[in-house]
Amino acid sequence: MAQSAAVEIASRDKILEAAEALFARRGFAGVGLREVAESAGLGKSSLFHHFKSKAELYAAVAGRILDIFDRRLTAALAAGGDPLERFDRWTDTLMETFAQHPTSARLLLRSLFEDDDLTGASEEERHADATMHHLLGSLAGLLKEGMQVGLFRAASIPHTLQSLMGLIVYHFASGEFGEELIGGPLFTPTAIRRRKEEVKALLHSGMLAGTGRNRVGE
Amino acid sequence: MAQSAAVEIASRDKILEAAEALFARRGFAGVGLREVAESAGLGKSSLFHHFKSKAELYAAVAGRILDIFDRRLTAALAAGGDPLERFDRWTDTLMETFAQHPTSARLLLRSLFEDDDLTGASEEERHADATMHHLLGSLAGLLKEGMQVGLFRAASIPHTLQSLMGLIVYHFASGEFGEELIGGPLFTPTAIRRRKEEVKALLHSGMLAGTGRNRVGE
DNA sequence: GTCTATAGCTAGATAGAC
DNA sequence: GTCTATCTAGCTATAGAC
Repeated sequence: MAQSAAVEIASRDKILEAAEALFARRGFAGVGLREVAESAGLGKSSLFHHFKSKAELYAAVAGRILDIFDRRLTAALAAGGDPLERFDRWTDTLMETFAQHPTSARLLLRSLFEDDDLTGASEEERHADATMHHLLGSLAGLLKEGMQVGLFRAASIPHTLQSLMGLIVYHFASGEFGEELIGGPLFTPTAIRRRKEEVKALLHSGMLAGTGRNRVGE
Repeated sequence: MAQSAAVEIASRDKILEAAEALFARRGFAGVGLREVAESAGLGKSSLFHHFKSKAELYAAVAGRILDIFDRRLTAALAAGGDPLERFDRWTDTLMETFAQHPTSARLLLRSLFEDDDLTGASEEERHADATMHHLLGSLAGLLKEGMQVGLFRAASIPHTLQSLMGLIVYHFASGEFGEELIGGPLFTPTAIRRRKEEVKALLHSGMLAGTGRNRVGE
């Protein structure tokens, strides 16, 4: 019994990994289940034993990624420090997790655009939605706390969340376009370190030259 | 002759407009040419008289949007002022143009992710690529100038371009997700004004509270 | 320049053997 | 739990009448 459960989990994970790579690269509609099945080493019909439909498979892929991020980011916030320390650790952890899962940024960004295919009806989709809400809610709470104690400039929290999504998720989802613009890979340790520095400098100090207040590393 | 040319242009534009709305909403693979044709008031086969293939139609849609942005943004830079004034006008113009063409942000962001379907072989694709390069090149030149005269903090120009894409394009491409997060529409005049203020404040001053240096409106 | 008809193929999903 | 076979429907693209 334990063995047959283990086998099922292994097959499920193979499907999820194959589907994640393909969905990230070509989106929901651009991927056929035949291709997913072949990439996972199974016949196409076997997918329907594990997932009721293509939409549920997609939601399961997105949900698995969101679970990873939620776990990592929740841990980053729990490690303590003042709001600025926790915020910087939050952005660093987000970028490190994208580095460890290079397809995830693109899949998450794409999943925001595929509402037409994802109706929100299945359990997998509701779980993914709830995880995303928890993740953004934690960050929103941190921003609010930082503004209340006077560490962060007063700003719209939803707009700040949008800005952070754009600054971080978009960059790691930008693929060939981003690599051509940056002039090198996005996911090497050096590239990650550089993006962290650039994002931190922009978030701390903005773009304008000044007296050196809020310089990175202080 | 002039009349038949005018008729052809009218049909072409109807196709392009229908295709833009559909491609923005569901992406290259998610849209069928039958649907585009019906939405444009034509039979499916008539599309192939105007465009050799689906990929060329997609590239023509993206190219038309990029032409609009390139024209508007080039004019914004030409209006003069110091680098900071020109930069602020550039970001304002970008957001205003997204407001005037609400489907364009999503289509442009998606087009960065659909390299698999767009091989870069056709004339339309090369034109779109060249326009994008011109557009980013102009902004890069402005950033460089601003850093050289000491108005902008020294930073990686490619990373700054990526950050601006994320801050602005992502926000207006975020659709239902962004509307739920912001708690209202993204494209009303009020919402546009608010996003301009939030982006400007972040770009000028960063997120940290301080002495009031670089406050918006100064 | 638009149409009907159709070729050739692939899609998601189901039935049922093993 | 995986397979083969099959269903229905959709797809891009072409041929050729008008």
